[in-house]
Amino acid sequence: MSEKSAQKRIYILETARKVFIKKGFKSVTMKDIVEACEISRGGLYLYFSSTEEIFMEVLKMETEETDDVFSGSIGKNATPSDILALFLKEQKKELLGRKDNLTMAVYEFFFVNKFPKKNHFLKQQFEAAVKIIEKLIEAGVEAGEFYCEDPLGAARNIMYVLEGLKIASQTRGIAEEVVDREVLYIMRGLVIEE
Amino acid sequence: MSEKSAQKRIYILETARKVFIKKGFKSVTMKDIVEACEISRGGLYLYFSSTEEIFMEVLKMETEETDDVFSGSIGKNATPSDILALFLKEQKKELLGRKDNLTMAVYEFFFVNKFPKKNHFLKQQFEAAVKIIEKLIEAGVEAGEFYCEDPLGAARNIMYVLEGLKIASQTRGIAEEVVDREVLYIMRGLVIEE
Amino acid sequence: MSEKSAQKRIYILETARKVFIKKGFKSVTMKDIVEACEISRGGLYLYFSSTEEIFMEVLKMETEETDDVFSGSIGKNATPSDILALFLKEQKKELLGRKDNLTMAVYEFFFVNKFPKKNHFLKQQFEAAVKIIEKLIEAGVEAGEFYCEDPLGAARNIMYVLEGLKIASQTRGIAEEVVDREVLYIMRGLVIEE
Amino acid sequence: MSEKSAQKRIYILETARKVFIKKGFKSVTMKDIVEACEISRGGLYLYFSSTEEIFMEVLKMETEETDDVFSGSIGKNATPSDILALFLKEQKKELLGRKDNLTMAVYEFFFVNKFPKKNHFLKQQFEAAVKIIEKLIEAGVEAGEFYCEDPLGAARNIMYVLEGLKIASQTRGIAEEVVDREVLYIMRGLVIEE
DNA sequence: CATGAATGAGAGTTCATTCAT
DNA sequence: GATGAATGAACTCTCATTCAT
Repeated sequence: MSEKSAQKRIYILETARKVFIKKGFKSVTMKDIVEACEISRGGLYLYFSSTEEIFMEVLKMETEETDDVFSGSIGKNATPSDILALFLKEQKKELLGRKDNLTMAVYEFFFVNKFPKKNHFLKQQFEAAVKIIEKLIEAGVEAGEFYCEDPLGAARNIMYVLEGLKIASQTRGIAEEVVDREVLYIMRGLVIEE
Repeated sequence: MSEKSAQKRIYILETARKVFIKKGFKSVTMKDIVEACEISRGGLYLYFSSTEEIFMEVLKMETEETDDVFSGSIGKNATPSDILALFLKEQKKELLGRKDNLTMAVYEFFFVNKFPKKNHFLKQQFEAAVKIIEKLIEAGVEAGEFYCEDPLGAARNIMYVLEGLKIASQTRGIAEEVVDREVLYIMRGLVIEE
Repeated sequence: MSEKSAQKRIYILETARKVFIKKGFKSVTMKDIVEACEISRGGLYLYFSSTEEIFMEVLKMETEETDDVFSGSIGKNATPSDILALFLKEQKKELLGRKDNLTMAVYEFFFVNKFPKKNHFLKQQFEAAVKIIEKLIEAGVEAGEFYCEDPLGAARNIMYVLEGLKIASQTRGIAEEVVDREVLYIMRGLVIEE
Repeated sequence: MSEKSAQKRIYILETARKVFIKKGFKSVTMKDIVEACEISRGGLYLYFSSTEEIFMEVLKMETEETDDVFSGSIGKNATPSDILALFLKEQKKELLGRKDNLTMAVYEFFFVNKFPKKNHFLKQQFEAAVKIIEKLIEAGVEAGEFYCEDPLGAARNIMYVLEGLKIASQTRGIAEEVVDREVLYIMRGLVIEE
């Protein structure tokens, strides 16, 4: 039983996730989720009791799954510059697939639900990414690939630009060239020209 | 009569603006606005017939008022570097006053209302700002204040960072130091050190 | 002043009449009439205070105008059979112009407003028409044109058929042939064949 | 479950029917029906979503039930004249029970809802009844009970008179004598006097 | 556990009616 | 007289939430 209901729980979260991707957070109703899951109205309440709760669980799943964005896709002999390029390529894919991510739902959710500033989920995600990029740049500098006087500053700059592109993509749509242009601008600021 | 009702119209828009600032776009109901304005249910419909309509009007007012952000506040003998610094200071003020702007409402609004990509309101605003900053940087270069090989790229980078900071501010809150840090990073990339 | 307002009164009634023709009685609102008349909301209330009142006045006008259906259009030497034929032709015209009469509005009105049975407006109209047709038939019998043992019964039968055709026309629409067929059937029952 | 809700459905339709009989079609609101049924506001929407829909379903029930007006109530050895008399008696009962039928609601409904003329519900009902009466008259003629040169015409005449009486009954009310008089007139025109 | 019927609160919208100008 | 802004009642419809089965 516990096994079965655990699976149903996952099923609901995965289905709800699609709904949040499509409609953001605020406009999603319990009814929307019930209908998408094709379960009974009362049934949903056995597992969750509000869209907030469901969304937080969806987010939890999301985080667990995506933790290893970097670690997974890197070949043995990749240079820091390769890795950064790969990361940016990954980001680009997400940016352009406007309809396939939770971005806007997440923003909406954290706009309504004023969480404690310290240890904020979004903050932690952001800081973690910054840290990784920073290390990457430092490694690049050491390897003689990059020139950068302020790796932390550069890392932050990159992340804010990505966040700016993200919201732009969600609210006005952006063309591939636009992303390429920004990625190029970033890389040019780092890579040592010969 | 027309005079009075024009004033009431403005009054409604200003009051509604506050509601949008507080609650974003999606969760605002006609009832919210009616109550904020302290007018009758039917009364509001005399002027507007949906939150969409009201929001677009609020936006129109907003745009008209803020058109001259630059022109208004610049002294005669300001150098490009001064003007840019002033602009960034202005942006900082907006970023930190999380509660006093429509940012999130605008994002929500344009997330639901899929407008034509060409001539998109947000795109136009963005492009316009980019253009101004570009000119500014070019002027700075000519004046020997700035060093920049790609003024357009730099301008875009600045705007995306600002947009990233904006959404960060709305969804997790940001400290003053964070903004300062980014502004500094931007300026350091431009200004010629002696 | 009184002159002017009398004219406005007439104007309102005539305009309202068109509205009743189009929408029946029940679904007509004060707003509908105000808009059709292009006068102010409050203005209408200076003259009338409900759709009931307006409708009754419209009906009064109607009756005054149409009293002389018979008297007006009859030539000197018309035989009873001619007159009856003319009357039926007139009725046919009205029946087919489904959109141009108050029939349905009248029915709706008298369905809601339960008037005293005696001296009922519709009853009086009906009885009056019956009487005229009866006289006509009697005259036709005397003139050797018609054969009829029960002129009153025949007159009533004619009127009920006409009423049946009227409601049929309003609710399902009827073709010209249908009316012709019924008129023919009636005339054949009366006229002496040679 | 389905059993229970099917019963509730019927219950709603029967209750709504009474409301339509009382108020016609146009003035009936969902609220009226909710209150008559003593169910919750939202409850009704589980079954039907507009008065139109409810009315059409009521009409459907009505038709199914009344299909066998003739077949049911006829004894083995009834003559055509008996059957016609029975039919007219039945109609008389309906005509006089002004409060107990949907007549006016049906007229209102089909006045607002302009249906395709071909295959119109009211037309079909009318034509069907005409056909039956025609057959009856033909049978009567063959049996030597009736004299009639145009059975179809006579049948139509009867039906239009009945329709005229119906609307008269709904809008001004008619006395029993009036109906009797018309029935008598009709029968006298058919039956062969000895 | 699961279902889905049922409830009632609440948002949207329209109009009759009033009233200050 | 005439206007039209303003009000509030009434209706439509949707959903979160509960509960008997």
